[in-house]
Amino acid sequence: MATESKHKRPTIHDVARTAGVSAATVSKVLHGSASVKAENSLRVHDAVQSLGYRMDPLAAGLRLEQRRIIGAILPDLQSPFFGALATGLERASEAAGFTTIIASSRESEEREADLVARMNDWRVAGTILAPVRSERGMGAAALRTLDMCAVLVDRVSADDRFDTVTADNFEASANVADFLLAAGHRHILLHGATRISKAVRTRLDGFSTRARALMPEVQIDTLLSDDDLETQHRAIHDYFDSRSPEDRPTAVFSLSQYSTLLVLSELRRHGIRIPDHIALVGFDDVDWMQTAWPSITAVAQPVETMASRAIATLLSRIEGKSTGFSVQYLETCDLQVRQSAVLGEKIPRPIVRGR
Amino acid sequence: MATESKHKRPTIHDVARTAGVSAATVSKVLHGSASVKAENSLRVHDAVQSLGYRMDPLAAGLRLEQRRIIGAILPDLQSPFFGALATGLERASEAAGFTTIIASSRESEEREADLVARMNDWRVAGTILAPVRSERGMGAAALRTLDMCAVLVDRVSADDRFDTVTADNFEASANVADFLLAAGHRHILLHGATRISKAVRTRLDGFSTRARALMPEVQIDTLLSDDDLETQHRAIHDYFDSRSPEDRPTAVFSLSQYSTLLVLSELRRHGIRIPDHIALVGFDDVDWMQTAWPSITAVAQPVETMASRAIATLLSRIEGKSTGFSVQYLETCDLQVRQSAVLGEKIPRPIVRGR
DNA sequence: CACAGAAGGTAAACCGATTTATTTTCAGAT
DNA sequence: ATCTGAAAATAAATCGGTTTACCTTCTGTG
Repeated sequence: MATESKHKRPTIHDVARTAGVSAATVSKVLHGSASVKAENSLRVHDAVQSLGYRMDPLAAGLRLEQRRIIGAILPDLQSPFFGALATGLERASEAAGFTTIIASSRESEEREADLVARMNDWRVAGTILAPVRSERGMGAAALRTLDMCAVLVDRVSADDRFDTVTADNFEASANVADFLLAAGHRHILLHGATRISKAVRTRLDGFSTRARALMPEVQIDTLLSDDDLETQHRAIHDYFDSRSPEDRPTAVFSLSQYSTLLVLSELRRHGIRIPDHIALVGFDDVDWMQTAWPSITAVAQPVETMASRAIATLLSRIEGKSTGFSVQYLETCDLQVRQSAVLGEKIPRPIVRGR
Repeated sequence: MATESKHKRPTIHDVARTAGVSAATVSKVLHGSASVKAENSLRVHDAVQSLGYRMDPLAAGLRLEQRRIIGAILPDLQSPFFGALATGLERASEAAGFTTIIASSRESEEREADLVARMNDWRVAGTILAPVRSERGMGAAALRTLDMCAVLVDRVSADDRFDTVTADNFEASANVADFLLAAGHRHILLHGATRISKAVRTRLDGFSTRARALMPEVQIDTLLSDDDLETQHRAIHDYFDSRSPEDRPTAVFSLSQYSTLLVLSELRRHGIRIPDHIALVGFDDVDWMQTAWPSITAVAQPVETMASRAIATLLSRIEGKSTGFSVQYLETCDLQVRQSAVLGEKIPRPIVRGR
């Protein structure tokens, strides 16, 4: 157990003294250097055991150019997506022997830039940045200025300086277009809310491009707003209020989780039933969507994959074994078809008996 | 801007050289010591400006017994509650000039204990621990053994060694009992799922105690399970399947967010309508609950308050200005009454927010 | 047997700050 | 002009490791 009663943590010198060798030797043993006699190695290990020695990771990093730390800056920690991403990043970098420092920019660009500088102060080996806005935001600019090693995630498109990892928003949205057009929809509303980020724009673009290519006469309405909650509610309200039932879209594609929630709420207020009157597909899948009534069709992003990819990419940059060119990874999404976009009982569901 | 082209971060010695003073003087200036001539102070500030100097927080902490870091260990980062808690903790400790290191134990006690040891390696000034299980878990034990400064949050009751901060689970649940009994319910199901933690037990206890005190003849069924998803679904299914409609409870109080989701799903599968056939109240309020149909009545925990309280308590411990006794803070919750627990149209039907 | 070369070990420098102990400066009193 | 004590400045020690440069031993070979 070796429970020292008072705060005196044993240092590497204590271990050295106990083992009867020098601190340098202890350091070698602990790092698995070959040039140590088996006997001494053993004595060091014994000393470590009996003293309960643990290395101070900060002191250890002091002399090095960079420390075994990876910084992660995310726009928020409350949404399930970034929560899951944080967990994934932590797991992956820990597996590689790095400590992760997670910080939230709370959707503020200033804070984002400040956090980048702070990560630099900590001399992190590398940074994962999920920008508030895009690869042209203040955080990425700070990364560039400070010449830091980083990977950009989620709300970005290709960048010539940093590797990027995103869900394949374009393709996934194009697939939603395929799906909705095949289901016979010819008038579709695209809705984006709260934060019109790079990702949202790409989704919009992916859907429109494919839909127009497939069927030029399709009518696509677009409703984007970056305002406060009340304004957004009203925007949707006005949209539906201002048109007769025949002139209404038969499907909505909401471009983010939050947007889905908003649309759902407003459709209900108008008494427009899903999926009878209108179909709903959302981007980003969350646990409540499969339990909701009706359950919500949604594009699921491969968060875990994105996290591992981001860390792997960052690590290979850190170790310098990458090409000079930056790479853009697009991870494939999965469309979870559920009741909200299916008429009749085409999809077998245990949850029957509507009202 | 002072953009040095190459990686050479300026050190305090560079600043000293530029300003023509010693490193010790620079350190004094930067810490606002009085005994520095105004002129030198100015030159130092100029040098800091022109070199773009930023202190290395790790090197700065090396000499001190403890560093200006606060560690936070949470059971998961994906749930909205802990996500919000993480954000709040980060904000509060940052305001006090501490860096926060957030780590997730991923519901594993072993990992929790390991993370505590790791926080100790980092020589954090203090630790916020939301245990996987309770104050008797492995994490708390490790904190005790290492004689660390810590505050326990959320899944705990009183402890004689550490201060604790929790929502007032007992009182909030008692209020739910008041509410449901007043609404005429005499047969109520209490459901807990996934992780039967300290908090869940307290909620159970709070409800039962109050309900029995108020009305001894009330029938309270309890369904708790800690198993995998499939088993839990089946447990609820069997419960409802095994009893005739007259023998069914008229209300369900689900003791956690996840439990609410499960119950909701199973009730729908059985065609039991909310709130006509059965009322539903959940513990823990999440954004989808106010948009769901019907919207879900839920106990909202004051996450932000809990976070600030936890940090404030920890800081006063760190600065040693606390009594020798440990304190238990119970934060008041708020019952958000919505459609799922209201018969008729007592609650205005459209989902209006703000206004 | 002498000697080159490898293997094993260590003292000391170093990382970037803070803090202590000491020295220098300078104003005011004698 | 000299002395005193406070104020200001600094050299050096320190924190806990890593790394370098150098010193001892061995080992094997000509």
